[in-house]
Amino acid sequence: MPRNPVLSASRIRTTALDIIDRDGLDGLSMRKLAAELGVRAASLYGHVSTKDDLLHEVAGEILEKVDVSGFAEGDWRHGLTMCARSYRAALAQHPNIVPFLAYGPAHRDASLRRLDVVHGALVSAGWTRREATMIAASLMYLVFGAALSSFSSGFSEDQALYRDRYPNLDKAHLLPSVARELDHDSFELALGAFVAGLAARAPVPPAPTGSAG
Amino acid sequence: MPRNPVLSASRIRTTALDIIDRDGLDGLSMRKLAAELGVRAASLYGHVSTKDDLLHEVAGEILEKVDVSGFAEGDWRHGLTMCARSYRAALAQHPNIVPFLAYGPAHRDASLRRLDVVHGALVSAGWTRREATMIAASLMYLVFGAALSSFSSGFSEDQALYRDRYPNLDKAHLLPSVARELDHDSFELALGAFVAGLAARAPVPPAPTGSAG
DNA sequence: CCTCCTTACCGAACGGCGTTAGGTTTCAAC
DNA sequence: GTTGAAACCTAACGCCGTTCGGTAAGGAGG
Repeated sequence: MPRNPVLSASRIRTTALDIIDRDGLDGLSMRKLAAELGVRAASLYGHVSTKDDLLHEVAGEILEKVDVSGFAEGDWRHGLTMCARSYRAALAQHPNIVPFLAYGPAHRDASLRRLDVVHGALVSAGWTRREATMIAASLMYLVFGAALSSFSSGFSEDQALYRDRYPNLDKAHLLPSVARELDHDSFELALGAFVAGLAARAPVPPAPTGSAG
Repeated sequence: MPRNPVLSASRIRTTALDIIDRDGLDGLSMRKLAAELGVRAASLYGHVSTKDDLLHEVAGEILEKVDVSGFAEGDWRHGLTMCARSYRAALAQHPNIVPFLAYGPAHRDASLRRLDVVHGALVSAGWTRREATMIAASLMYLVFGAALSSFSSGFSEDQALYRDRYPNLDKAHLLPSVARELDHDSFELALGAFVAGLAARAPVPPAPTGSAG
């Protein structure tokens, strides 16, 4: 090596994600990223092929944290719930990159591997393949919708702004200070209601151990 | 007027949305938009204050088409379902702008007015204000998630690409040719299951006309 | 008719963007 | 001591959103 390299692919990814978390997706530029790394923009291209590629790598790193092991225990309701929670938790840690993550989830390996597990588990539980696909899709809707259109970054601190125009919304629980908790509870409500509604039309379980009628 | 104006705010909005629909959100630039209108970029700024502002106007126009009149009939389940379908339909017509729409739904007047109606109807139906807020949020999750992470623009036409790597996903119904229908059915499944699951924990209805016990 | 003034568009430019081509420095290996 | 490649650099290209100062058109007032 000429001198100890200042850059590495992983340090670039980490710093890029830091900037995204701090300044938003639009706040990330190759020049700013380079500056933050003590380097000029051109130097990044020795480690990263493209900005878009860098974003995909960062995205992949985030998605790797999604845990679908909840399906191993055999109960699809539990698996679905755990997977959704894990997915949302992973996205909620980096809300600014969610719009990028959401575009074409089926193009990312980390996403497809997890989808594969979910799909397989649902089919094993007795759902048809088409149903399994639709359930997995529905779960994505919930998770990405919750991560994206979250209330946390929605409402103004100034309650009076809403009071006059939207009579039904003049409520203290719209304040950002409690919005985070509200987001969490809303997601749990949506997830719980969805899984319960799904269970009501569930297929006969394939009786994994005994044959209790 | 000097001569018949070539530009108007509404023509700019329409053309902008056309470009977004055709070339994506990143495909819209002020220069391209101007060219499409037979004009140079600088001329746009006599009618539009900013590109971001233009996008918000376009967003508002789309959201105006969301119909919440389904709540007028008194049954919150019906209202919720109709509203969600209308919302999704409005977004599905312009999928490329959804990432922009999704960011901060609570900052847009058209969005807040509809949210106000939904919230009021749910409270009238006996839900607490906090529950009403969470239900409305959940509905947003579903709608935006469905519009954003839709399968339609997800999978490759080449089935063989998936066959080896994701054994459970080697299914014909992942083909884009049927993905549109799959998206629709998945949304209906998610919506139906959610509303059904919600109904299972519904409050006692306030008996609007008679008092049948 | 001529002048004036507003309207509506245009040319040119600013700073910033992603990206590339072609240098320059540093250090290990022969 | 020379070679050579790795790691970073400067400079530039063509885009972007946006602004400033101009310029042509046509109605209003004399």
